[in-house]
Amino acid sequence: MREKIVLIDGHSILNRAFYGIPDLTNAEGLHTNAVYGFLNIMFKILDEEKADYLAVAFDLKAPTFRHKMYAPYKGTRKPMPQELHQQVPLIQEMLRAMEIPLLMLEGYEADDLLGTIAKRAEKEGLDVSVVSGDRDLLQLATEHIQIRIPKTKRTGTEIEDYHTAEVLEKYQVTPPQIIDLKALMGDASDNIPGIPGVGEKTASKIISAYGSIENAYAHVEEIKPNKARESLKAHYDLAQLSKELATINTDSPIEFSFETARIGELYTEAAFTLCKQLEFKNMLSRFQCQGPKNEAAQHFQTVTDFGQTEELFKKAQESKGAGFYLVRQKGLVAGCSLCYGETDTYYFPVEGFVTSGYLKGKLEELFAAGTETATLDLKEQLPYIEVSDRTKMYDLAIGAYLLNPLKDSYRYEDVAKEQLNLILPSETELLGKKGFEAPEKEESVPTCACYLAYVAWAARKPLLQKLSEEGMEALFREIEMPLVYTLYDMECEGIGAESEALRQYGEELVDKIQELETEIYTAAGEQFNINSPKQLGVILFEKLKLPYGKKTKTGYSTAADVLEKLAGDYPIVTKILEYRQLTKLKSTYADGLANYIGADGRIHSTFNQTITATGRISSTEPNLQNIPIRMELGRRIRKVFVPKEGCVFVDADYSQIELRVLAAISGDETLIGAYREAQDIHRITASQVFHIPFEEVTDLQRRNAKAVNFGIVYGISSFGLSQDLSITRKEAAQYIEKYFETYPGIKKFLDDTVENAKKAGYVTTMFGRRRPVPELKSSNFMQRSFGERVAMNAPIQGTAADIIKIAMIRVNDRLKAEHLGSRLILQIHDELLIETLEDEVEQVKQILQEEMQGAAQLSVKLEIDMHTGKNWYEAK
DNA sequence: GTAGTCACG
DNA sequence: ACGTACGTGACTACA
Repeated sequence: MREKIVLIDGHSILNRAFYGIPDLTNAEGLHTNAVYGFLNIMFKILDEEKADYLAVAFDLKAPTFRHKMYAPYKGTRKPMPQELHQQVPLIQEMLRAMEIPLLMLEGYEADDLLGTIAKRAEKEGLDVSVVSGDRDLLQLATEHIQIRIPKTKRTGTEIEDYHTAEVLEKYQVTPPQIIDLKALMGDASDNIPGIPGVGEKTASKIISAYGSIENAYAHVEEIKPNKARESLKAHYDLAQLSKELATINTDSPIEFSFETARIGELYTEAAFTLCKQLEFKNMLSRFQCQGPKNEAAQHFQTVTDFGQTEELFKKAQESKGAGFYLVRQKGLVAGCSLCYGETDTYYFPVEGFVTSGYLKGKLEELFAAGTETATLDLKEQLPYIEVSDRTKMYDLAIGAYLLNPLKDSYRYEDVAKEQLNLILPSETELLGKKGFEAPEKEESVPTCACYLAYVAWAARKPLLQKLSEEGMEALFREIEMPLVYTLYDMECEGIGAESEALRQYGEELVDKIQELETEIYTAAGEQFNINSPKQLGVILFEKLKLPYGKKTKTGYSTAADVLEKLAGDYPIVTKILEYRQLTKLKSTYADGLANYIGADGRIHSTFNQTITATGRISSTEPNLQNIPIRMELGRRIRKVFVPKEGCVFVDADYSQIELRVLAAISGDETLIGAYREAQDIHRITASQVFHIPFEEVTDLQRRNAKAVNFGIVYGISSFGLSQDLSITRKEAAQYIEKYFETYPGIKKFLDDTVENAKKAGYVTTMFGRRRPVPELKSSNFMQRSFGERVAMNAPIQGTAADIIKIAMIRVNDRLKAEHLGSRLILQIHDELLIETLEDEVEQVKQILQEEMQGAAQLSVKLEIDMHTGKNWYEAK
């Protein structure tokens, strides 16, 4: 059995991965997509080849012998965008961590080193795989040297393999003749000149006929076409130079011993740590070891003794404060962890005298004593504990979210990494997929619970410090922490939903859907799955030959905006649009919502506080923030949402809160003035922008002005506006220009905001909330433009989010403080819904008016619209 | 698990 | 020249 060596062309594969995989960034803002893709390709190859040796070659910056031969030579390194450049040291560090040798030699390119080692290995009797994205390497192919070219596709990585035979088959030349081919054709990326007027086809013909440029030159008079003949005559010396440049040096003076390249334990602790830092979560499964053991875990103790438990809680109370975490299983408390001081961390399982009620009592004593306490995911623990002094309680997941709202997770291992520089095993790693609810390893429950309490307590100080440095302490203490309890209250209340009415509504839809389905099949001439964009695209744009508009990555776009343009001319398209609308209502709303109606006849959604980049909350399982309203048919769903006996709904929504916020923070006097003098802001905008009297503004002008107002809030671009209004980009640009002439303060604000964001790397809201905008540094135009729009939008959307959060807290608190039976049950970004006792309607309206309007003092008045009704449909 | 689509502010 | 409006979540198809 021959031994095998895999040689990887480092830069080439890194490049492939970079361009083949969408941008990825870890919490520190490091770009990681190329490293991730590189490792995936490397692991794939190692998994399928039972290789014995592995090495990776890289170019160095220094000029090579080719530059001495030919000054304009660029070498294989193309100018790299900084996002890629940044990743070169990362992959090298990772490879070193895996104890894989890096081949680098001043004056030589990676190709030369790969060629050299490949030949040496072949001579030693090894099989060789050279992995590269660069076809130049094909010249090395032999019986025993295989060139492997990975292609990153959407579906995964596919690899093209070349031994001598495959090169012959594909290029009709032998591997060494690949050099001659390149010498004739040239190579723009390397600045290898080639000879003018000869492209790939001609070069291939000439070399397969004559074998080499030297022999071709010897028979130059026979060469056709004429252009190629004359060119070769005139530039033969150039071709010879090109040949030399294109020839891989297989005799480079690189020191290399096969033993250092023998594949050992790749999954080392160091590599594990790096994978964690780069957030390559699904790569961690390759690592057998659980990573480095950290100091903290050595002090974890499980305590079941009653007396000792008493003692430890007493000590916690006497100390400066404590971290805790309640472990729940099947809706019951299964145990509790506690951490105080530097390292004291305990887990108390519910057992014997230590009952869940006892633990609840001990924690509440701790809170009542005024002890500073910290945890993660407080809202999820509130069903089991009452917090008497809310000012002493910190949810660090929320704190971590404020420091960087762009992350997708704020679990303890994330907080530990960020705040404590500690790499910890995650809950999933310790307990399996289901976590505490159904732990795969029962013995890890105490460890995991201890980590939670430990991280909460240890990270509290640095986290508060950072929040304070970044001006977000008040936001944290006065808005986000109090909001936890408000959201918890809302979740507990839920909203009444009539399942029978919902079922009936669904029934109605079914009939109409079936009718449409039949009509669509008839029009199409066959049955197909209308819900499949792929099948639908084929029917519409291939079978029926409708003119297609946009294309997606995978085929024709069948999105509503595309179909709407065709609806006038093709009845089938109208039917499809209607079918889509109805099936959406049926699946997501009629059937979807029915699954969430609880035994109490109410739907209890979850409100997430750490999801959005801008500071809004989100709603899940089900999402109650996207219940239909724009179309009448959909809107009717709102009739199934009803208040309980003796109640009505009072719904209050801010009137154009985002535009008012923009007016206020930009300080634009004209827009502020407009809000002072008129109710209809879009009409007055039209009047001011188009210089016409208020009364003479046409509906079209008002509509356009409204679209521009929206556009401004979204981070205006002429393209976006033109799409929305179905006008040309030029016209859209003119609208925007006129708008900015009318409101120069807005323009200045937006320009300044983007400029500051580019310097600082983030934008802020009126209340200090931050949103980092790393896209502004991107070398990609698209990304950068996105960053600019985000920088314009986030302060506006975010400030509005801050304001309604303040209003929610105050409304909720007042309802309780004034001993009312009415309850806040929903927030939909600029709207609050109160389930109101019939005889409290006036009082509730008063509270909403005062607290929503008074939530912030802006130079523009905040106004709200209110409606009451016996269901949500009527209350809007 | 990702892509496409569509519901909301 | 590049190719888009900002922010979400749920459902279906399909690899």
